[in-house]
Amino acid sequence: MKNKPIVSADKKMPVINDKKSTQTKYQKVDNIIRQGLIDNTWKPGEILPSEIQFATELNVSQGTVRKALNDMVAEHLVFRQQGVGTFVSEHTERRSLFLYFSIVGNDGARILPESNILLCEEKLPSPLEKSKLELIDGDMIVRFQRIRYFNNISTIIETICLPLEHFPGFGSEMEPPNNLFRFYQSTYGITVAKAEEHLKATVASAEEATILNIDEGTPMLEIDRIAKMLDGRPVEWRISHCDTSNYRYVSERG
Amino acid sequence: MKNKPIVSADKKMPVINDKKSTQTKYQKVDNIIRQGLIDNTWKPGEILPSEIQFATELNVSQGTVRKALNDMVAEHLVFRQQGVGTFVSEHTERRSLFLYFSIVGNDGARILPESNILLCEEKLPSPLEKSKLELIDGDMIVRFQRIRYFNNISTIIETICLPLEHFPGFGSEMEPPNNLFRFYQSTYGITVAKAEEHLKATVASAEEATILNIDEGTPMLEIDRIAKMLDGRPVEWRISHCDTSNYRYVSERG
DNA sequence: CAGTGGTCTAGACCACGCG
DNA sequence: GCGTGGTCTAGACCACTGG
Repeated sequence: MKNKPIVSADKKMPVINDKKSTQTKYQKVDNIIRQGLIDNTWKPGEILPSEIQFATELNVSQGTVRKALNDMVAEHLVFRQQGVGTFVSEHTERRSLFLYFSIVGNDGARILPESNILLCEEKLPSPLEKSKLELIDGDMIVRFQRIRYFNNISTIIETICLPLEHFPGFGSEMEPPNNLFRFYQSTYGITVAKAEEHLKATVASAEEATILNIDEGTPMLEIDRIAKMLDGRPVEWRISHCDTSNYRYVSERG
Repeated sequence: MKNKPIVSADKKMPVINDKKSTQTKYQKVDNIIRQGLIDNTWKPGEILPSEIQFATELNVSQGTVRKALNDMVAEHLVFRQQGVGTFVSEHTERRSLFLYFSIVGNDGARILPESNILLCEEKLPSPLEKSKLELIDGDMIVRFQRIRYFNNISTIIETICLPLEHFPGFGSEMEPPNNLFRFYQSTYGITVAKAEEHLKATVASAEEATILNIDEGTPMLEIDRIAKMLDGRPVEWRISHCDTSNYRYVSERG
């Protein structure tokens, strides 16, 4: 028995060929595969069934499966390799670097900075945190701060806020590693699939100035980011204050 | 004679069915249609030939044309409307607002700010301007500044630099309007297709503080942007300094 | 009604990676 | 050599728009 069934045995086989639906077939196929990613039927790095397997199991043509899979490629949820197969995307160093980290050197070089945790605590959320993470009454959070270094020079201070529900025991067992998204994925089975960033200019507070060894009042770039899971629910709120003397934030448009 | 020929009569019919090419057929079809956009065979807002017309004229199947066109939809170069046809994208208010303008109110509202030109002159480029716009010796530029207002409150100072070659007589005949990209397109036949933005935090200079009626030293968001034409050549360099007290820059990731 | 793009199918052939 | 995804074709049917 080599192959996993496409849908778990305890769920009834999805019916694709019912008429009178607003969804197209490829959208239904997309949703079925997407659900498999959400419930970890196929884990990051693993290979998916081939187009032909999906097509025969779901009673659609190969072209319909292909359209669904290619749509998911466009969202970076999976990637495909000719002659090999279709794989679930992972939060590797490279992916985090190019998809979710926008700070580059003035020379254009992309480096993932090292980091150093300052404090980490489980708390009740502030009203703002509760709203940002769409929590309900009684939900707890994990909040921590870290400094990030480019070539051993402290450049960014981050305040990160997670819903404790999804990260039981976070930070108490071991120091959270540098690449958090990969850690969320490998340890908690949570994949960050999208993020929205809001940028403002601000100035370094006395505390920040001390920590980063810069002058109080130095202009700082503030990045306020909500990261969302595969199902669209928010899973991390992060505020980064970045000294952009030697670094800049890049964004492609169009 | 209702229909334009797909390629100009003075050019030889493109050969799609030559073997031994690294390009696929749909890439060749894409390039042919793309070239039609570059040389204004079809102008912004106009309808393109139907899939079937392209397919018969270029001796490929309808599906191949469809793939080429859908790839161009993904780049926002054209848009399609079921039952009607395929159209060349325009720099309308809405497109500029959602594709090339990233500043939104703290309440999330998107408004295109009004603007007011300060000065406009034709000059020889500085070395930096020459390099940013990839100019060659002797090329002239147009450089101008403007203030931008949200609800009559001055918020952004922009310095804009254009290669004079592409914008003959710019600013001398009439005041450049608020929506510059639409103006480039309608008056000079130049479509901005892509842009790369680099952000830093800075502080308001004495001059900026006076103009924007804020305190000297107020933190400002600096947006350094190169806009590129359909063929990828740079066509505008813009530096915006934005007071982000009441506004912020937004960016989607993933 | 005719024409458009959107969906779906079936099948052929190719390019690639791997055993 | 085999199985994978990538390209390409041909044709059917649908949904939508406009005259």
